[in-house]
Amino acid sequence: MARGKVQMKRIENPVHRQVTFCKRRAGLLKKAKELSVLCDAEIGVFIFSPHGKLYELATKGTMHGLIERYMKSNRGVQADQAKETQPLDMKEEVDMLKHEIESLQKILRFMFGGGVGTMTLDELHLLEKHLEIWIYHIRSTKMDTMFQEIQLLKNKERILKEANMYLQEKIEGQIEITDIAPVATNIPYPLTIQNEIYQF
Amino acid sequence: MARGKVQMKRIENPVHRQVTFCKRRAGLLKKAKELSVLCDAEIGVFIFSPHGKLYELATKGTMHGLIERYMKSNRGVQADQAKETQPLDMKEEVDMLKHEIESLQKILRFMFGGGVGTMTLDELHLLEKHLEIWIYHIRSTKMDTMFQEIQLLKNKERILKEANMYLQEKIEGQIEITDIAPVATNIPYPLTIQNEIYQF
DNA sequence: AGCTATTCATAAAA
DNA sequence: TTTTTATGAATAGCT
Repeated sequence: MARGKVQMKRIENPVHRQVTFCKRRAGLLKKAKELSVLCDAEIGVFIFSPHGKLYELATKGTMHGLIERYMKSNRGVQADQAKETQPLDMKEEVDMLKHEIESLQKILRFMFGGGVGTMTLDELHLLEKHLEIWIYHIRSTKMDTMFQEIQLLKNKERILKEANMYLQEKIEGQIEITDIAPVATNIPYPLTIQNEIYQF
Repeated sequence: MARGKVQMKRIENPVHRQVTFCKRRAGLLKKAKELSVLCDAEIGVFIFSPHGKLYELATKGTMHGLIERYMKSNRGVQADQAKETQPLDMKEEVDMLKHEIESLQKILRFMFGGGVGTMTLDELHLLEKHLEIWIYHIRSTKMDTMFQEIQLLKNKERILKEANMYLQEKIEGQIEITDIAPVATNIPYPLTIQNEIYQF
C-alpha cells in the first residue's frame, strides 16, 4: 500500500511474504481490537501462518467461549463435541515426544549428513526403516483424510437423494392431478453428483 | 482516522457507533482476506455485533474446519492447563521437548519445501512419492556399498591365500634342507594379516 | 449510501 | 524482526 500498489495475489518472494505476514498480522489484530472497543463487539480471530503456527485474538473472554457462542449462533452443529480429546498421561506424552524427536533427528542427520553417499551400511538401514515409518504415517493421514471426505460426501448424497425423492413425489403428484405435461418427469433419477473424490 | 483522530473507547453515540461498526467490519474482513491471499495464511474471523448478530469469514474452507484445526492446535495448551497438578519439572520437560520438536519440524518443513503438519492430500501424495524415491536411492546405495565391500573382501582373501601359500612353500623347503628346527614351523596356519580392513 | 480531509497502514529498504 | 520513509488505504465527519 505504500511505495507501490500491491497485487492481490500470493507474494512469491518468501522474505517479502514473511515480512508482510508479520506486519499485516499485527495490523489485522489491531484493527480487530479497535473494532471491538469502539463498537462494543465481540471478536475472535485466528490466523494460521503458512507454516502452521497459530496466532489468535479473542476480545471479551476466551477463544473457547467465543467458539461456543459461534456454535450456538450457527445452529447446533453437534459432531464436534465428540472430538474432545482427553489429556494423555504426562509420562506417555513425554515418551511420545521423545520418540518423535528421535525420529526427526535421525531424518535430519540423514539430510545434513551429506545425503546417502556418506552413510554407513548400518545408518542406511536405520534411515530406510525411518522413511518406511514416515511413509506409513503419511499413508495413515491420507487414509484418515479420505475417510472423512467420503463420510462427508455420503452424507451429502443421502441428503440429495432424499431431496430428489421428495421432488419426484411432488412431480408425480402433479401428474396425477393434471396429466398434461408428462415430459416434466423426464428427469434422471436419482440425480447424481459428479465430484473428484475418487481421483486419488 | 480522518477528520479528527478517534479515541480508543466505545463510541457512545449509537448512530455513529453503528456506522463505524459497518465500515470497520468491512475493513477488517477485507484485511483478513488480503492477508490470507498475500501470505498464504488460513484465517478465521467472527464478529458479534453488540446486538448479537454474527458476521464471519473463513478463508480456505469452512469455519468449522478452522475451528477443528484451532482445537487441534490448542490441544497442547489445554492439556497443559489440565496437567497443572503434576510436578512442575514434568511440565517443563514437556515444554522443552515440544519446543525441540517444533524446531526440528521447522527444519524438516524447509527441507520438504512445505508444511508437513498442514499438508493437503495432494501434498501428502507428493511427499510419499519423494520418500519412496529416497528409499529407492538408499537401497541402491546400500546395494552398491555391499557389493563393493564384497569385492574388497574377495580381493583381500585372494591376497592372503597367495601369501600363505608362498610362506608354506618356503617353510617346507627349509624343512627339506635342514630338518633341524621343526619348532620354527610352529607357526599358525593359515597366516593372517592384522590390518584395518575389517573396521568398516 | 457517497465524499473528502486526514489519519493509518504498510511496501521497500536498511 | 524492527525502524524508517514515502505512499497507498481506510475512514470520521458531513451530506
